[in-house]
Amino acid sequence: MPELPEVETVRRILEKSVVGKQIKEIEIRYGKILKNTDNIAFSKLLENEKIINIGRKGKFLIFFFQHVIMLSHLRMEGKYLLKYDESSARHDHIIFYFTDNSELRYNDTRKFGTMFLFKTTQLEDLLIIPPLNKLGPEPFDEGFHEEYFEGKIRNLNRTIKSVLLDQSIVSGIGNIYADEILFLSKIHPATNVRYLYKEHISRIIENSHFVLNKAIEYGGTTVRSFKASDEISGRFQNYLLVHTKEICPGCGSPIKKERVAGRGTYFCDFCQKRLFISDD
DNA sequence: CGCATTCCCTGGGTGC
DNA sequence: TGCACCCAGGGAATGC
Repeated sequence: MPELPEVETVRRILEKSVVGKQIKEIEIRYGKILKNTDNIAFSKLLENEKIINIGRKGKFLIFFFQHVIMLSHLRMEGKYLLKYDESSARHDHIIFYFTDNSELRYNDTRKFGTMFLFKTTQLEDLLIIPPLNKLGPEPFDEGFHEEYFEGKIRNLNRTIKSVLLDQSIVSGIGNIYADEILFLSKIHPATNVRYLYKEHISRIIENSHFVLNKAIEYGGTTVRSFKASDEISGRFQNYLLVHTKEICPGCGSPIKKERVAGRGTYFCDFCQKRLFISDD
């Protein structure tokens, strides 16, 4: 399940492998991936276009072409394959054929991924319209500081886990890294944000930097079917402390798994105290 | 308005 | 071995 570190890993791979290539033809096998355009317009606008650069905002990949910008969200299992692979080819939904006879295949088992196409070359134009206008700062952005976070949660009556997953408050964090960040911050995921003090906010911000940086360094987390590409797998799963774990690395007690904010959530009941009495 | 639930999908796991 | 069933989840849409 690609979160910011996995998407950044994919971005770096694509930057090295497809920038400069020119599209000869596009094959669309499953058009529901395309969200603000139809098959015909998508193909027509992208044919003959050259890839200028690959960017990223939150969990979105940004493909800069000569005359258009394409956004791609991998959701749960989207991936970009650089070559045909018989074992997974039935999940190749959009195929970009390049003039040098190489290809880029968008593969997505569960078909949750989305793509958008815009007739502009300026990212600023996109930042003010959906879907990018809803994104809050990334954990690394200057704007993501204590005062910002405090202001955002001031009047909220929600769990901290749901807030970390809310892309309009902070973008790029998903289920795995939210659990890791809260474990390192020693905060129970079901804690209501109205009980958080400044020191907790600081810890969350610091640990979001630490966890995401380390995950990017190790090429992201490979879980179930997600791989960065057909050749590279992330290694961060070897460094997870709480997510999918059974024993707490801090105190040795069993890790609990419960549903918080609608997501399977892993935490240690002893190391992550639910702060300040109860929510009731 | 805000939070909770439903929906989109398929493969993997479970139980019989 | 086969088959019915349930679960995973990011984010949009819908419901209360």
